[in-house]
Amino acid sequence: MKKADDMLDLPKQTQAREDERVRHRRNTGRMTLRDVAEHLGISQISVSRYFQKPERLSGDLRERIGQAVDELGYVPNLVAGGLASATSSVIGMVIPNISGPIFAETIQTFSDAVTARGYQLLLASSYFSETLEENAVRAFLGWSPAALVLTSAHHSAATEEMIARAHIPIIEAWSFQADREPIQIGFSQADVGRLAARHLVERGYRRIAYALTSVAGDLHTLDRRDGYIEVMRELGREPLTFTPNATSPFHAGKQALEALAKCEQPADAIIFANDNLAAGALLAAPGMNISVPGDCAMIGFGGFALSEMMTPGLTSIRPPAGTIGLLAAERIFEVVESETPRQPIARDRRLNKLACELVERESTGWARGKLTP
Amino acid sequence: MKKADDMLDLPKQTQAREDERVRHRRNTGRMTLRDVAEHLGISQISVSRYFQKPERLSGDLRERIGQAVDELGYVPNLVAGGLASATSSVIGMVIPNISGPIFAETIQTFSDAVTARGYQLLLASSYFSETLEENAVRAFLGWSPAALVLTSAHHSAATEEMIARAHIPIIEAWSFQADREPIQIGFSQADVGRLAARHLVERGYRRIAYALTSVAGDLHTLDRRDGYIEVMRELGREPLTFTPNATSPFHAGKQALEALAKCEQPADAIIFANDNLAAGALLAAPGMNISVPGDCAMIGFGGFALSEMMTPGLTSIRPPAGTIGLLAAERIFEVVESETPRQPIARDRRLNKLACELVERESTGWARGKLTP
DNA sequence: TTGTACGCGTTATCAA
DNA sequence: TTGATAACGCGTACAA
Repeated sequence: MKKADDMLDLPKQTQAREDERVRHRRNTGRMTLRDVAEHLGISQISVSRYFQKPERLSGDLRERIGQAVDELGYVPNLVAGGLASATSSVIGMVIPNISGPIFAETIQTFSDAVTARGYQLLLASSYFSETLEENAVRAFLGWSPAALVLTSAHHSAATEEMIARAHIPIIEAWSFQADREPIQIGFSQADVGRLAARHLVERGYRRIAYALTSVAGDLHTLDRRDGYIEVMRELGREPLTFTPNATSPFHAGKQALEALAKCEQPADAIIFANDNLAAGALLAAPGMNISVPGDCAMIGFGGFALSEMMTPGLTSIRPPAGTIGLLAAERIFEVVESETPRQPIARDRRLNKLACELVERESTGWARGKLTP
Repeated sequence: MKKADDMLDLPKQTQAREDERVRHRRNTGRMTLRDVAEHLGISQISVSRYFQKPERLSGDLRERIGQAVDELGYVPNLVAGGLASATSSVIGMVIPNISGPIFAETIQTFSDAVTARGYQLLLASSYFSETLEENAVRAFLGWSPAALVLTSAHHSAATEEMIARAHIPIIEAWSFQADREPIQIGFSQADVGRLAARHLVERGYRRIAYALTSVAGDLHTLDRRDGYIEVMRELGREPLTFTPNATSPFHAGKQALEALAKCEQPADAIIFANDNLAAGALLAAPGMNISVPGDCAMIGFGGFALSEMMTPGLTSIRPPAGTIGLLAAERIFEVVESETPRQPIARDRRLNKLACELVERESTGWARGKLTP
């Protein structure tokens, strides 16, 4: 009853407009800027400014709006805002996987950094598949993201074209690749292979082998292997590699150990593509009568938690995973929030190329190195 | 010159409209449905249908549009589509953390499931903070998501209000809580505590203690502890708990072992809040002259990879992390794609309440159990 | 400091 | 099967 009375009190025009609005309205049921504005008897744009440029509002109005927003439980519609402004506060990230031990830390630091700045993170896994990556990139670009983070530099042609056309900062994180247009943040995979090989050479190992993973599409491990091969060639030694076919990394590591250390000319040191492989080999060694590092030294990659829990401790090369995520976010903020968005800021190679850390433990002859100088 | 000539050839009205369009147009530079439609000389709505309801297009037109889309590299603007349809293809997930060993698998399976169905995942970490969760929920709701996944059931008042008003499926994953409006998918934390306690009782341990974490806000561990206390009380035994203050979980586990096993009436079995704590204790035990499980048995939670790598192997209760993510996605699809969205489908408690698996290893007297029956 | 008018690119509705 | 038109909710441009 009261409602009807209210409506009768309205001027004729207003009522007609109301009617029309109700008739044509697509019932979303959602509260809008307009509702908040009408509640206060002000214009929508002021409410909009409350969220966007609060400093341009008088203190009084700001307070009244804040109160109304809280009271009504208004939640800004970012979809509408994104359409109106043609830029949105989402940032997309496509990464090989989330739950593996390798990328999780990068995702975490990146997610926290962008969230703290008021962005939302769109995340998808590619599993090293260019097709899955392409699908994710296409979908993410549909949201007019503020930026896009991809992993490394191997994309499909369609992906390359999409990121070339998108006028937003594109970051290729994890592997540092020279001569790419997108901003690179990461480390050199080949350097990891070189570092591991040189470490074993220094420790006095003679026949140094490299064990790959069975994961198809992970080109990073191939790059690391190439670094190892390069060092071997420089020293006039014969590179020796093995590719397991077991899908379980622990089992694959055991396979590699069998193949490389139980042959005619057994390796006395093995570089594993990652810590899980190395751990599998380390655990299988006693059962194969192989002492570590006495008969065979081992070095992994990744700096997984388990590497320090093993007995003997597993020497591992630790990538700057957390730093990569942080730096990626930093670079995005620099570009997005710069006055001249066409001039990317810190593309300087030296600033974005990071180093890995070799964490030495017993598995590469921490003790033995001292005994046989 | 040519351009000017062309314009002169245009009918007066059309030219005026063009001028106006150029004048008022905000240069987004982005290719639109309209561009594709004009390229083909058809209406935009047909191009829209190509993406939304291709079966309603004649085969000929469908093919022509497909070709034009590929050729022009058109990427649909999901922001505009979201505004027009008031529903979007994003799904939000707020989870305590990404990089920890606990939730990663749930995120991964959930992400893969929703991505496979054409949704995009918005992800944020709460670190068990109700404020961070609230911020993420507010931002995510701004995108009119198709659904929202939260972790467990402890939210701020504002969050509760927002999810009550949002007319979308809300899922509380991980902990199964009775009598909540949002769809619950997960397991009972208290059951985990009970399971661990009963297992140790069955194995013949007398003084069973519980070691908590130092992570503030993780209420799940308290629920597990309560299950343990309940079992102790039922058996007329005295519960014994300890809360470490070390921030490193490995160190905290060592602390707990010192406090619980080096006192007047030492515990002969400890339930740890998670596997990392247990691993820290397990590693520290030899240095403290404590044999495991001879002097003190240990059981963890999480089923982390390291639990099977330790010597002795660590008994652990493994949560159904992957299943939770999959099931959450399934339930969302059921609701979203059902004809009658107001009637959620599989809220049946029995379908969504999952069990944890106790993986027994040497640390709870795998051998000793047989020796002392 | 505050307000008015309109377009952002798509989909819902109605019409042919 | 295809098209014309208006609406989604907000931000930009400009005016007061």
